[in-house]
Amino acid sequence: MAKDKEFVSDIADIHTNFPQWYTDVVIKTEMVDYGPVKGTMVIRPYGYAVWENIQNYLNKEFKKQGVANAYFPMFIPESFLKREAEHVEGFAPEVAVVTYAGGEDLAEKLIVRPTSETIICEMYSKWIKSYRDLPMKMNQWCNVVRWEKTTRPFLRTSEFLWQEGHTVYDSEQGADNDAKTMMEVYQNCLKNLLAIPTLTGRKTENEKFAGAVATYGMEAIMKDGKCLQAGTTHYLGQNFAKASNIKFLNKDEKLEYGYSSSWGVSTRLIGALVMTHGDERGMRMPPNVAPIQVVIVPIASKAAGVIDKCNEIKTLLENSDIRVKLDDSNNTPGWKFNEYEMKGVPLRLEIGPRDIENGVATAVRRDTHEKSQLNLGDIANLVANLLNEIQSNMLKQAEENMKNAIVETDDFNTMVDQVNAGKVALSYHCGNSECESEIKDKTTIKTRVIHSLDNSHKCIYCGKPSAYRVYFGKQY
RNA sequence: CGGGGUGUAGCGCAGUUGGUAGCGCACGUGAUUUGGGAUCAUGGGGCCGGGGGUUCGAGUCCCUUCACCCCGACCA
Repeated sequence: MAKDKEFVSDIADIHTNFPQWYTDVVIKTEMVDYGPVKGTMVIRPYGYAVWENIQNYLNKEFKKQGVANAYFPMFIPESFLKREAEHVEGFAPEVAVVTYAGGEDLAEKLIVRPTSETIICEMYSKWIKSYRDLPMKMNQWCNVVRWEKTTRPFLRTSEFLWQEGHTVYDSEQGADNDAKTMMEVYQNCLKNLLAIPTLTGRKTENEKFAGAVATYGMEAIMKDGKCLQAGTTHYLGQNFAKASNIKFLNKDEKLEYGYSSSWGVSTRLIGALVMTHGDERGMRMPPNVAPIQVVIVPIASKAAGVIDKCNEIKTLLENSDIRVKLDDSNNTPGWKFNEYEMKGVPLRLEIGPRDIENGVATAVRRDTHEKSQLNLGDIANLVANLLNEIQSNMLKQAEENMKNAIVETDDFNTMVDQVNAGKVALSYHCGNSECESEIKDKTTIKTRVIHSLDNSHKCIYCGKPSAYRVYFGKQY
């Protein structure tokens, strides 16, 4: 108890210093460490396993959508980036550029990709000749580099891992629908796998991707009320097709520019996971994405039969496709309890002489700290059921947190006060770009995503007729 | 990029007026332990962030540079 408190203070207090708490948790759980170059991170096995689970989920979903994985080079000729005016303007400040290689200055500078629209479209323009080639849908898992001034592990790093899907259609509707469909895929991934509820919708003109016609965003609300853009999909119209000369012969035998879309989620999702579910003891992993779903802690491990029984249970669970770790190290049980709670393992099984005598394992849930005795005769089913319950309970808790964080208001000052107090405001706005910029300049509060089109009210700031209801919030 | 802070063992820190480096945890070995961060014994580990200066002598004083953290502004 006294020692327990001492341990908890090992990570910063989640209620009074959320940012420090976050950094402590991602480092101490061994998900990540700092790289030697500013703003870079090393994703350690425990963090990478989370990423692999996200990849496995999304790869299945992408394939259902007819998207194939491919890989494109990380070096992009500088001239490519300049082909789309808005795009280069948006990314120029944060690109890393290679000017020297092979012992000499390069004739043309090479951009280290901050995103791959330009190079992928360049290749697509070679491959797309006819409407019969469309839609063309590819995805790549890769790293990208954006030289950010302020960095934080997973949330914003100079280099990060992501997937970027790029599709070309023969119609505006096809490409726009693709962007909308992929947003649903993402939203389901967060909900079903990561137990993170999100607000989704179109981004305002001010907030859309550099070079896009429309950007759809997915916002997760963190425990401190700040928003995190968890993923975006873009309808790019013919902007990039024109820039890269993607032309196809349509059914009427006329040459037409293609309509493209792109979409991505990144290792930022791991940060979202931490800031959505963590608590004063550290991380809480939703079972579906947890690298370790069950940890078995032997009690009095040298007593006759204990380790054997632990191994037996481990095998039973593994045969039911449960990710399980048996910690038979020399550390004391108390140390292990705290260690795996910090790491967020959803379920702990304690197995000692007393349990074996009674034919049970003592189970402790990470989400509720609830203790129960599970009959060893049916252990795999009982554990699977508990894991399901934990998953849905964590989603429920996160949904409640999100609901509680949203305030509907038509009053500007109330909106500002509420957002500054850690809420997300749902308000009416005129849709005017300058009006939105003024709000941002004045308050640093930005729009997140559009909730719904609605012209029945007045703009919260300028008083002109509303165009839509939109979420306002502070962001990571 | 502005404001503030910190760099000494893997981590957390101490180091007095300048005198050549210490504590706790962690780690290695052996034993005893095990139901909420064990105990004893014993051992290894340091270019005091980097560079330059002052000095007989610098972890300590001065200059400079780099990195990281926090609070803003900008972006996934």
